[in-house]
Amino acid sequence: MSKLTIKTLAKQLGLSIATVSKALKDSHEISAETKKKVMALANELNYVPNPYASSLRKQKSKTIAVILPEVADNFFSLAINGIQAVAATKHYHVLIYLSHESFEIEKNTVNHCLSGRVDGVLISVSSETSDAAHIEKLKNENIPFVFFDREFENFAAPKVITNDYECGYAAAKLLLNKGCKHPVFLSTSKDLSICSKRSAGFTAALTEEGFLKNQYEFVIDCTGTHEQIFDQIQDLLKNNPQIDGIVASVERLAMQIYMVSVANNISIPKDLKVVAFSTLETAPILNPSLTTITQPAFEIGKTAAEVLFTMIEKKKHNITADTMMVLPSALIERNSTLAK
Amino acid sequence: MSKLTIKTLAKQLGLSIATVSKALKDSHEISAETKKKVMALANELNYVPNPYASSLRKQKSKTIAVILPEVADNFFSLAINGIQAVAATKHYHVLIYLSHESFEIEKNTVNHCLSGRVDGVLISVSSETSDAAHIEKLKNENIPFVFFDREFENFAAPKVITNDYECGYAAAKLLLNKGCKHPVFLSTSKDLSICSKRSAGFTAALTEEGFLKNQYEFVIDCTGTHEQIFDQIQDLLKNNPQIDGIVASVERLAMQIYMVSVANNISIPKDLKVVAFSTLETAPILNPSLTTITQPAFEIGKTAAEVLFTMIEKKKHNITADTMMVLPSALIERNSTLAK
DNA sequence: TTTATTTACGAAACCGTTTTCGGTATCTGA
DNA sequence: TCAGATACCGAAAACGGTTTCGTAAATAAA
Repeated sequence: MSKLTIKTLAKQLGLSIATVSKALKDSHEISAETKKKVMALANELNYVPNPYASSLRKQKSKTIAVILPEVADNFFSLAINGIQAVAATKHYHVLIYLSHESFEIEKNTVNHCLSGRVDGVLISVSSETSDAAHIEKLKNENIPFVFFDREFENFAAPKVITNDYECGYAAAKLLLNKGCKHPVFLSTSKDLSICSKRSAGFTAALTEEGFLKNQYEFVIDCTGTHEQIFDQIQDLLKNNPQIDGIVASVERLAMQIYMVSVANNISIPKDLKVVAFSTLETAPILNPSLTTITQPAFEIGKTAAEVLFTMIEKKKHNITADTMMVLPSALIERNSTLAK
Repeated sequence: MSKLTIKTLAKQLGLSIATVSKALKDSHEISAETKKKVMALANELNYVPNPYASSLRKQKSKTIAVILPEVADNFFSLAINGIQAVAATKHYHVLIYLSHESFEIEKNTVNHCLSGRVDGVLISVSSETSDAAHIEKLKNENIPFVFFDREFENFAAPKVITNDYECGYAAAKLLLNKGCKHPVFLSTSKDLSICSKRSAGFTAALTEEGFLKNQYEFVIDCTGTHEQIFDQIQDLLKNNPQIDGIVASVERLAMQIYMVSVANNISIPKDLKVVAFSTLETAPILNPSLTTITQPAFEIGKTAAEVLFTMIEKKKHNITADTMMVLPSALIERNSTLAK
């Protein structure tokens, strides 16, 4: 059975394809009866127009790309939800690309976005990317894009992020208030905007409280597979028994801290207090319940998409290159930071 | 600056567009020198072909659709990862659609897939769908598709799932072995294949052990928002204090069981033992650690994608309509089912 | 030398829409 | 009655690639 195209409809109705095309989009230059007949047949045969032909002709694809490091992280799952929510209302399609924290992959997929396949892109950069040349291309080609969560610092572009610095600061303050004498910050990558800002806030609070810069290393890098992270944290805590507080800069670090604590009989919060940047739904029912700095993940995705669509639709009015929206996170105290 | 098309390249090289097109795909009918020159210019100008023009002509899109109920569930996040992993190696693009458990939405997006936008679709049906007419259309239009996880029973199509029945059976056995006298199964939807199979296994084990069918209600439906689920579980446990074991058919039910237990001072596992179908990474560090039936989520996504691609590429050789791959889940005992 | 074959390239059709630009009828007003 | 609107519709040119087919030149076979 042959493909169902406009031509089929036209032939069956004894009309030209131009007329059918116009009738289907309710053009004013087509009579009411004709429209009705066309619509009826289209519905009956379940005609759905070929998107590629349409995109080719109209030079717009009705689809956006979402480029992100991973999807296993709860934050990104929620963000996708937010993005999808607004895309659906706009009748847009969303392509998902995973960089797996690889700069190479990210660069390639961004490059693919130059083809006209998408009308816009939402991107959360990988932890490896310290070069913005690929993003620059998007800009040059005039393809709307917006950073969400993980942005590129000192790069003028629309961004929707959370108040990372303040939260790092608040996390440090909390640990100190709860009696920590030797808190550390677990980072994942210095190149990552969220990590550097969170750790900057953390460091600021500590120096403010009289912790000398070189008394000890505040900020520790921690990366790799789950197992590698586990080992790094275990070594860290074994070699530095004085550490009594940890801020986990991302979700998966928090998980491993807990794993290490059960494996080594470290009691949280007695021996070690922990606060994590995380959107884990299970935080309240962990053992012990986990103090989190909870990012508004869904909202970040949602507003990022909204910003993108206004750029796409309005040809970037209102939105300037340095538009930055900051959605605050919430510090939720639970038992992992209980003053013992 | 005007669009960079094949025509631009052709003009600059003094060649025809046909030659350039063939050179770019390393056709044998183009000389080596010409190819080299074309490639060089293409790289220099960063030419990337318009996918829509190509798709239109070739009648294939190099993209697949993934339709799933939600992405917040850890299972689906992992599955997407698996799907993406194989799609990336095939240089395919993946469109994500969320049905939010709505049959109407699912039907519409499946319908859109008839347009030629995608070469194949992976689908995990919503909990509302009890009618397969929309899927039937895919079949009629000869568009390859495969069910993953949530399939449509008695509908002949390739499926990759897990051993739900056996796991339901094993869950019941475990609870009985641990001393439960009154275990129940928390379902979400009778229409859902995974729920009905899991509960069937559960019920089978109970009747096998002499539990009379109408002694009490084994299987309880539980649906709605997080808050509604919380209330339903709370009411259930309050009104039926004899209940001493629960099987959560999906992840989000387990979460609410824990929430209810802390809110009502119900001690797990002393008062209530719980086992959950879940891929939660935090299961080992919950309070108490949660006994789970862990589905191979990544692998399910991965093999579903692989099956789909063999259908797409080989024109469905080897794969028959009733191909069904069963990847077993793992029952991992933890403290939530400790014999008190 | 003639014929057949291969090599390297270009002209043009085609994929399925959208959109411009006319072109008939019919209708309006003077 | 006739010029000018207006309402409806169709022919044809795009959009940017791919692919078939033809052809000229070079090479091989006879």
